Amino acid sequence: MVIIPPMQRLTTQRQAILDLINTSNRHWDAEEVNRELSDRGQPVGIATVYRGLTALDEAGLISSVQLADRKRYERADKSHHDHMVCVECGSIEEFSHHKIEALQEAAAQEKGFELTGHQLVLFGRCAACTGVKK
Amino acid sequence: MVIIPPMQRLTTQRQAILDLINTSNRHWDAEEVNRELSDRGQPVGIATVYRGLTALDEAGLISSVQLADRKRYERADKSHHDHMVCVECGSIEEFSHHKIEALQEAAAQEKGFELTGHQLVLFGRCAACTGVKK
DNA sequence: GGTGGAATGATAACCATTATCATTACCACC
DNA sequence: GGTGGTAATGATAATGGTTATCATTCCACC
Repeated sequence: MVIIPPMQRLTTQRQAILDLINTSNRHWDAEEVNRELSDRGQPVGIATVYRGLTALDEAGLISSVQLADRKRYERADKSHHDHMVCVECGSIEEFSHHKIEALQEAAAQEKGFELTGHQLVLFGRCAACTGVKK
Repeated sequence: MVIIPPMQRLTTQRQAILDLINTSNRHWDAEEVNRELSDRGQPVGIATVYRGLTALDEAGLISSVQLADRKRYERADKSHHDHMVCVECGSIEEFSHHKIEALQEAAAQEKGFELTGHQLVLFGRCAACTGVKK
């Protein structure tokens, strides 16, 4: 239902968003991008940030993950991976397992499903948090 | 941050919610439960539905999946499974693959992660929708 | 240098969910 | 069977992330 017009121009604002994400290893949500760009002296309106993120994602220039409440964005120039989220501190780690991917494809075929994407998130306690557990 | 008090009483309203979900194979969201119970002549306030669903889920009497925007609930008396969502018609199919589960555990251990849960959703086109594709 | 479509940004609206709070239901115990 | 305390209800307001609106600005191209 949501209409996402294809990106026609890589404007200054979108370039700023793209640079921010490309030069970091973090997972950003819209609000964080908005605040960080303000801090860096090139403020971009929150609505523009949302549209920019969606457009850049659509264009394949960045990639996204839906994590619980908010959607987060990260660099696209890495190999495919999934995410582990620490339920204690909220940190996000990445992992990839080609066998899991292959099995997903198999499971889909079994059901006559034409797979277009997937989302796998593991929840748990990260190494740091299990270490300092009281 | 969200405080979920343990369920102390299985009230009439919660019993109604539980019965509705237990006697169906569907995945319900709060609004649907609210509407269906109204239609059946035993209306339950929307806030109560939300609280009831959360409490029943906490108590393990039903189970839940976070699908994109809304959270959905289903019977708990089945073996563990994950979900495939048709991006065309929205239908939800279930599948399970014990090897995928095992590999998830392996991936977590590799990172020193203490796994507490996971969520795997496959997106694609279901058999029916690929069949009638124009 | 004018014109039309794309993008911006401030702000309002949306929508699923949660909080508030007065009222009601239920339980334990006298 | 009354009574006090706690849980649950339900109408409604509030929250919070995201999207829509719309006047304005930007940019490519004739």
